[in-house]
Amino acid sequence: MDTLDNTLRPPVSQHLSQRPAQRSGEPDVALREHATPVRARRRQRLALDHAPTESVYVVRSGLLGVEAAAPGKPRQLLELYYPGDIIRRSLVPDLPGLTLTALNVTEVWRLPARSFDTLIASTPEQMAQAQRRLSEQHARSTLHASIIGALSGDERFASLLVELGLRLGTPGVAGLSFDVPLSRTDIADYLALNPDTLSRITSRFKARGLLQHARTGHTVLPQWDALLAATPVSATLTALHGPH
Amino acid sequence: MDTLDNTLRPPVSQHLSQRPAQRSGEPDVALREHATPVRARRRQRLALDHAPTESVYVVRSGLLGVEAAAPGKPRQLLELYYPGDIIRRSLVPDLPGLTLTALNVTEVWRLPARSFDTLIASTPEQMAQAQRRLSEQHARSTLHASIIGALSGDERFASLLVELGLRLGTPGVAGLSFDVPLSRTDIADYLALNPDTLSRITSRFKARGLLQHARTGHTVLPQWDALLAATPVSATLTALHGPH
DNA sequence: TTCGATGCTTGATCCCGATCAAAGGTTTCT
DNA sequence: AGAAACCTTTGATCGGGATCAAGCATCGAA
Repeated sequence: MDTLDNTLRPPVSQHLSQRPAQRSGEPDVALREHATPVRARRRQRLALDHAPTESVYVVRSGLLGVEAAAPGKPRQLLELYYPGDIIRRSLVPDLPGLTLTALNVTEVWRLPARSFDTLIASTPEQMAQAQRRLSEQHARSTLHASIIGALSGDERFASLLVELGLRLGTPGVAGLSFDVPLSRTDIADYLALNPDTLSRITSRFKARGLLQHARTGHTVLPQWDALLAATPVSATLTALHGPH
Repeated sequence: MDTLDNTLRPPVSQHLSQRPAQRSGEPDVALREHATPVRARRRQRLALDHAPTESVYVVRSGLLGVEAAAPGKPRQLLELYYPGDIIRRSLVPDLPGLTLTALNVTEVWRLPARSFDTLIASTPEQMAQAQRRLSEQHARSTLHASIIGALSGDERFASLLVELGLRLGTPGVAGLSFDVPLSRTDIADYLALNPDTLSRITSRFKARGLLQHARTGHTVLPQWDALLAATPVSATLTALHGPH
């Protein structure tokens, strides 16, 4: 299980790094015309209103998350949103302290839910594409529940590294590398661990050679295969987060 | 927190017990014409194929669940499906040992995903209804992740009791009562607890007067308010599982 | 009725991750 | 630059739930 082979299989093709916001080239010109581009900096909140004034956000770049914080409970990061994802209030349960937050510098398109729905319904392709995307997000949500519910701390962290590697990684000589869009607290809240425990896990991974911090906020994964072996859901993650 | 008041507030109106499969009266005649009614007994599996032969199931009565069982990991019940819910492979991640199982006697409508998609697209109302339903299921999935990730064993169990009470309960003199559609093992797997621990929690709830087992498989919740107070997400559960 | 299989309960023990505490390190604001 | 606030690491200790094991109840089959 602790196979320390140094086989450096570039796991994702080069195009992933310069991947456009939408993964397949589909016509979102209609959306763009009716949407307001919104730029958000790290920690900035976006309104997540209910039906009458409901907005739909389509992520263009960066990373966002929905968080909940019940009084007396640790903050929870419930879901992560990547470029192409669709965010709206009706997809999220009505938890105490619910907010939509930009986790790093992001750009989104915002439009009223009404407009979004009618625009999407105007062409079958757009409809099909939106449904595909929403299905994928549903599957990701369920996978996350599975990870939280069944895996150990180490496995959860490995799962996140695989996810981020697939989404953001660029292959290099030292391994797959990327800028981490989440703070350590964010990661802990997403994995349902506390920051102290996460810090220990991180140190363990560094000692095992699965992880390096080049500069601050920049992570290198030198042994992709060993990382995949460190989580029971690597295949599922690859299917959901890998190139389509 | 342990308010042992015996106020017996009938939490759900009478119609809930004899509630039809779809909660609001909408026209699913079109679906019914193209679907094959399928009856399943407890523990029976239903095919959950990928795209070319993908089926869509619409739950008519009973309770189903999607389960995963990675080798070396305990079985997990990832999601519960109630009457009106839509089940299809693309909504679920590709986890090892994935199966769709009837948890008690159920009836579903099965139809090819293709047919379902075109049927749904034929009228705006059906489209809107399906989207509403899928959004709700997404929200429930996220809520489940939140429960698994942030709550204690007692709170998780209380949450499930509230959910089942809202879905299946009929008010009576002794309190809200219903036949439990899940085995103890099912419940443990759904709440990410092990059966031993669940048994202890159950005993504790009985001792606190929150729970009674009238006959086998029949549960009475004598103190609805106290039960609601036992989970931080009671409001969220009521919003998602209560009468619409 | 007896047998076997399965599932539920309860006790004893263990372990992973939480919690508490203290000591650096970073970022941000003035 | 200096100070304050926040974040990260690491050690020591604690606790909730897992695990193991034994006893008991339930159920179906012959």
